Amino acid sequence: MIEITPPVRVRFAPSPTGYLHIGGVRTALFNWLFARHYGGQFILRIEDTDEKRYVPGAADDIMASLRWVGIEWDEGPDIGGPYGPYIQSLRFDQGIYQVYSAQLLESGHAYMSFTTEEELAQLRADAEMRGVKAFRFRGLERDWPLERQRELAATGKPYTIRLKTPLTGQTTFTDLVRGAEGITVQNDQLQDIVLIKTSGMPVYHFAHLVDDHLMRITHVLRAEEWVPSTPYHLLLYQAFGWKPPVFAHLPVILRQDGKGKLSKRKDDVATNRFWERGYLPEAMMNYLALQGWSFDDKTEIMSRDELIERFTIDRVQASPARWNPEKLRDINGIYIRKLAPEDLAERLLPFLAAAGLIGDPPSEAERAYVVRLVPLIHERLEELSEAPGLLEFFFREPRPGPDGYAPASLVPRGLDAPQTAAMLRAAHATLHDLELWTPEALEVALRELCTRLERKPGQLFGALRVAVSGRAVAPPLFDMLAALGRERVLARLDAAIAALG
RNA sequence: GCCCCCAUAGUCUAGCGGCCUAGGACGUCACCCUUUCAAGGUGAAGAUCGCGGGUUCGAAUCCCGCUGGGGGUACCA
Repeated sequence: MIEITPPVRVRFAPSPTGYLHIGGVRTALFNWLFARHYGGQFILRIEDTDEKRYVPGAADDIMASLRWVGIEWDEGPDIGGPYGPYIQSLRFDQGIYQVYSAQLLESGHAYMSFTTEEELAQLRADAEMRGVKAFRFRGLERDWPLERQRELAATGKPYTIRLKTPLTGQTTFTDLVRGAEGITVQNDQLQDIVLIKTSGMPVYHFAHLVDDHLMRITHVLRAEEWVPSTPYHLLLYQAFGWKPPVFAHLPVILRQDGKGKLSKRKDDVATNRFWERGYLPEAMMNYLALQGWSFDDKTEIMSRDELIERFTIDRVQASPARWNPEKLRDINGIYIRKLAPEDLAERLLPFLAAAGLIGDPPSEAERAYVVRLVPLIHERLEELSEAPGLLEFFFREPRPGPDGYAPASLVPRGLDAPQTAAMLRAAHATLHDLELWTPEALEVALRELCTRLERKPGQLFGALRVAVSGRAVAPPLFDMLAALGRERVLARLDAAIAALG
């Protein structure tokens, strides 16, 4: 067991190649929880060294996604900090990486490689033809004196800078998640990876490491896909003579069908899609915390503060988690039910406005009406986006007929159309004369009517529900009638009676 | 192919040598509540702890092998 000793500094370092997906948020969340738990700092750094895949605006989207779930950083591109800048392209402009690659060249831990991508591809193909099991590239320049490398470079021939990896021996690193023995890799399995591209831009392996060191990062919590490249990173730390951070590789999140890890392309996992669909950030944080981590054998619903208090690395799972939208939905429903009605109403307004049921911005009257309606659907909601569908008939008239509900759906089991019409006429009369228009008064009156007409409650209530809402499944009848108001109820009854012929 | 990691019900997960006749949750199915749908309550089905060997008085828990799954194998991160 490796002890965690404060101070602790961790970071989340996404590359702006598109929106942030759920897996990325999970990694950020674990870093953030770790930092908060140990009273350390959480740093956000943008790794935009890939000019080809750079997507303008992606960094802003990533930051918006993180803020949405409730993750804030102590140092970052937008707020600065003592170790800035926090965007790699800006650091490149300052010449930071160039200084350190020169240092490695000088010390002989790296070399200029003049093999082009095309030549390398050819070498690989040839090796495969010859039946070489595993092609491991090492440039011949690795044995050249630095002077000779420089001379060739001076002629203008493009080159990359590669790490000179040892041919023998082994490299071991410990991992907080994967046991104390650590992970060992034979050095002959490595190859001389590119550190600096021909463009002069550093590659991830190099840039992140220089930055982590300069930014005093103590713990690196990152996804499992980085395990295979960690030996290179360790070798790099050794080459610089720097103390490596403590590593913890988090389990990947697998796709719902278990076939491969979550991907932006194939799965609907863009973080910003979840706010559009009506997920609560607090529910999202709770669910994500459970992807690869657990507190005990029964506690699942935990607030932000509880998560911070309870999050420890030793309880992070080594085996992959699987994306489970059903579970997320369930947790979202739990959080929705915990909301105060006014709070829920407030969160519902944008969805109702987007559906065109209320104005944008909503008027005071609309706002008040939504507050009035919220209790009717509160515990029936698992996504906020379901609200417009559930509340639509409070804003629009349900019409019997081809464009609306089927008149036949008015007719309850055991009755025919004329009988139903008669029953609804009786209900109309009762409601018309009712003095107090409250759920309680409505219930008393309508139950009396059932007895008088010798109809089962289910028959009357069912027909009324359809007449008034246009659907067989709706919120509780008496609350619905009360919220709709007498005028609209009577008008809808008239329409239903007419439709029954 | 090669390297690395992982392995408890359909899914997530508890378990770190005896508290396990394997606990919790999602999902599924019943029943109760009930005017529908939910929510809530009760209960059920579902795991020979992937398989095979060891170690031990005793293994889901430790070791080895196999199998399966996943990750990596770029001048992407």
